Amino acid sequence: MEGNSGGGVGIGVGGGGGSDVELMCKTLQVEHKLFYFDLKENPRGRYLKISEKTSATRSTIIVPFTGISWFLDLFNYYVTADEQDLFSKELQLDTKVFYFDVGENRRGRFLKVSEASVSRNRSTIIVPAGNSREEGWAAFRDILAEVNEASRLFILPNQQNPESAEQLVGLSDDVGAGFISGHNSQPSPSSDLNADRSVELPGQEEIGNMGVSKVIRVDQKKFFFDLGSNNRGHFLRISEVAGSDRSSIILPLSGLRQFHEIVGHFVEITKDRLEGITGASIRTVDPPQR
DNA sequence: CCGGCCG
Repeated sequence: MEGNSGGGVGIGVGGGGGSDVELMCKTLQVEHKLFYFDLKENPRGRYLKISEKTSATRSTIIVPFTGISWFLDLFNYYVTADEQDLFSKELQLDTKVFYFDVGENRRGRFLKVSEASVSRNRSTIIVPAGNSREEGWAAFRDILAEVNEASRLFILPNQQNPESAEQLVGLSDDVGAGFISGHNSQPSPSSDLNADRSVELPGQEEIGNMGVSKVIRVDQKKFFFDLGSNNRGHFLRISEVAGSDRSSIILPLSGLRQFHEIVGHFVEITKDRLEGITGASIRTVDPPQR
């Protein structure tokens, strides 16, 4: 597979797929498998193509743009959950269903991710948990996090079309939303957890400044998220502003992943209190008897 | 190097 002539962060050159633009590509090796992550864009929108390649087989799943953050959350769940809590999950996106199932054989533990869609055969990738401490799943999650982060930075002023603008809004909403609990469909009447949540998109100045500032409003408070750096390194500053009071925490980027995991944990354990969002849902599948 | 996936 050396044929990447010209070292292309390419503009979808030629390939029979049509005019899809490749925004980002990553590879990950887990044991003897090679996974390709390709963030692509065509006039219909963006998607993430994940391919599993072994010496003998190759299979691919296509994740719609709005599903990337859900994939990240789900992989984070499988990485961080206790072993006895590794339930199967189903991720329902607009037209597709992704099934996540944990299996184990003499080679070790693995996560099977199947994509089922009308009009196409089911395709599956299998991600080994890894030799020690689920490093395979964690590495997979880390790539998803990179793709997820990068995907929003790729939205530049000169690329804004109606579709991508909608997607960015949806992405921002996803940041504040939680899993939908499959068995609890009753909406909570007082949704104070996300009342009045709003996300302001970065303006031109912030985009020029790497497009990495965000503001959310929750009840009477505003929270500012800004990337910064000093001679000690890079950090994320989260400022809380209520009235005239402001306080900040400075989080070194080396701790951002842990921060994300912990927030995800609390999202998970409070999910029954979060309003549902439309278009995507995750539900836990009852495990087989054992 | 494995090896899962049951179409």
